Amino acid sequence: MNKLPGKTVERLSEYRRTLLGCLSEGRNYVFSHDLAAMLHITAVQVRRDLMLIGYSSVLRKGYDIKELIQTIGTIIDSEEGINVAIIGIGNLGRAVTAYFRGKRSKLNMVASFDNDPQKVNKVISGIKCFHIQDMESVIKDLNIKIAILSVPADYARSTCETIVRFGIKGILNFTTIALNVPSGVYLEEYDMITSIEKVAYFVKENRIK
Amino acid sequence: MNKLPGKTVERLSEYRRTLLGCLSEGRNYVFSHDLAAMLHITAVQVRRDLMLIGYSSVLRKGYDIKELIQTIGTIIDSEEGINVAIIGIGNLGRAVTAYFRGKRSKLNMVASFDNDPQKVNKVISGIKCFHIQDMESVIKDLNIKIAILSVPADYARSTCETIVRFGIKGILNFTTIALNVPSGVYLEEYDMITSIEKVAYFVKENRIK
DNA sequence: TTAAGGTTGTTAAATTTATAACATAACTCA
DNA sequence: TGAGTTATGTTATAAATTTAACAACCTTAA
Repeated sequence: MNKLPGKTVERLSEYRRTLLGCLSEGRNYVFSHDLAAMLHITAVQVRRDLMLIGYSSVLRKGYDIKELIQTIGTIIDSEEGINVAIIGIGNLGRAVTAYFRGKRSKLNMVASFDNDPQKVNKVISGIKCFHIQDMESVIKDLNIKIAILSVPADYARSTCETIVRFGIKGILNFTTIALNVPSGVYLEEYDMITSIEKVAYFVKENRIK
Repeated sequence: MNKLPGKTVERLSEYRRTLLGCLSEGRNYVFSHDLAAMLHITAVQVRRDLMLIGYSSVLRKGYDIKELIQTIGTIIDSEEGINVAIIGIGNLGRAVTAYFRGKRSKLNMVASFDNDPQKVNKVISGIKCFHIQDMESVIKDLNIKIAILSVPADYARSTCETIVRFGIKGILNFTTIALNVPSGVYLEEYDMITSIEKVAYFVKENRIK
């Protein structure tokens, strides 16, 4: 399978979550335009994404939800599962774990790291917190491949370098610092302030016209 | 000024924040390629964005940082400032306020809302928390135009409808529910789980090849 | 059974976004 | 001063992403 467009991957994740919701409501089939409506996108978008992952339904009575969920899984999950850690277990870190809670998936949140002695060696939001200094051994012992970075801005760059050295292959960066990583490591950045300023800009523009 | 591309608006926000950092380090001028390097993008990207907002520096010794910060402000800020509220002041809500703290800007975080009696009427992370039931009067009295939505998924849709009715013009949605809003209201969605699953996908793909 | 309707998969076109190319003009240093 | 260097603004090109168009084919209803 060729590497999919980033946007398609994002939507696949959303499709799956939406489909799981449908399933829990007792539905078994869903039309492309239904799924699209639930996500406020177009049916063409849905069909095109499914085409890209090679999924097609023989019948024209909608997609078999269970089957589609399973197919999406084979595309975006890795078979063995991937272990994830949160670095910096402040409010944001805890918020992320809350989103994870209850979702059984191939992504296992297995550790958090902090340098606050109040937190180290405690279980926070259901996850054991280790000291930042112990990252090397914990990352290796627990085979952690993905890190969610929610440390104070001043620590962002050095922490990033460190964890890459320890074998982290994917980073979701919530700090306001732009990071860079060697090739072979995937970096996704998200900046809340930017999002809010963007909203503010378009609110302003709407008002003017 | 024509409406700018969304991506350009995002970068302008990032430019400004980076430039403020430069300023605090005592720098006064910055080349397009310097700014680009700090954000790990290309110099062309920077120059093109500045072209779109009509900014140009006469001299070739870099951009005047103060001037550029000011110019970006005239583009993405609204003169009078905009008032913002957080709806649902759990871990995520507190994380957002932490990002805001200390940044003086045209965006004023003026209220939070929750339905937990433990929180209502208290000052949380420096912001007064009101009861969800009082949204109508508070939104109107405090002239709140933007809402950051971080309520439990089950409440997302109804809360969205409500606040739009009360005059909210921009929403940053952190819930995992896709919302829809009438035209005239700007909606920006961000889904953490999707981001993490995206990272996981590209980590998997990198490993295979 | 067959025609009508509706859903799908896929190619083609349009739009959005990023990158390259390059002429212009300030700066440098002899 | 003036040739060479370098940074800039802008047009042109390419890449990514979304939307449209449409033929194929299942379903349904008479």
